[in-house]
Amino acid sequence: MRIATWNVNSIRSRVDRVTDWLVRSDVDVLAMQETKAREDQFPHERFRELGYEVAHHGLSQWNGVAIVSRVGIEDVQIGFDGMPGWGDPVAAEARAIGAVCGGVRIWSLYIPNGRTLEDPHLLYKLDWLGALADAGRGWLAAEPSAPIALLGDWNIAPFDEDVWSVPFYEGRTHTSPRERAAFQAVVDAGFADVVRPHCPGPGVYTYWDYVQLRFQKGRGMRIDFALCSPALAARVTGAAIDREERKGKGASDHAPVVFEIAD
DNA sequence: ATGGTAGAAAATCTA
Repeated sequence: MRIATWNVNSIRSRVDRVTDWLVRSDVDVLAMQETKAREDQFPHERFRELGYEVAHHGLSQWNGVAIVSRVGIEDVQIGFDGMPGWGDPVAAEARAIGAVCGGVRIWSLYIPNGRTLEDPHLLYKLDWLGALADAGRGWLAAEPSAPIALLGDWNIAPFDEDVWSVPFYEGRTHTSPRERAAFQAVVDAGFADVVRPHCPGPGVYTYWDYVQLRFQKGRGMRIDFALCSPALAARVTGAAIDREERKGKGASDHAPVVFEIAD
């Protein structure tokens, strides 16, 4: 089974590109982030006509997460227990959706950006990841052999080799010790990065800012990850980051990340 | 060259 995660940065502006890629890449399950669409705006039919079932959660023009699958979608969950909210009044955002696809519990996650190191949004980001680590630890405590995949845009570069320039990110989000510790806490809860062993750095990225020809200059970040529970990680046979999909007009600023598991 | 890119939606906000 082939599973992928991709921050599509607006599904409505990119549905042709996403569906073309999905078919061409022979992917069975795709977790998307930043659909930037309410439920009624999501192009469900474009996926259904290709044989994919859709589970989407979107509340406004911001955030939005989805899972599309051609191996079934069961037990859809919006958000996870303990997931923090944001805003005034504080409310849950559309940043997490889960479903069981082909026997695997898939989560499509859009971790808060953090904005700046002084912004309250950074504390939201850290809280959100802490709650995710707690939830994940709980799932594995209840069922140690559960096949679970935490897929998404984590908005954190865990290691120095994951950014094009360490000095550039000093004093900015995505590389700070607190963010890296929050990411590591999810790993320590029992979820391993299954892509890195197949796609070792340095210089291997999943995101390139649109500005200043960052992609053309090779100036990216690795911030999109597939973290798998022990039972699922043991089944992974390969992985790839499709940087070709970042090329050309109309590309998302993120590349799709794909991994394959033995049935 | 006094900005930088893209997408949402409706004047800025988010990334």
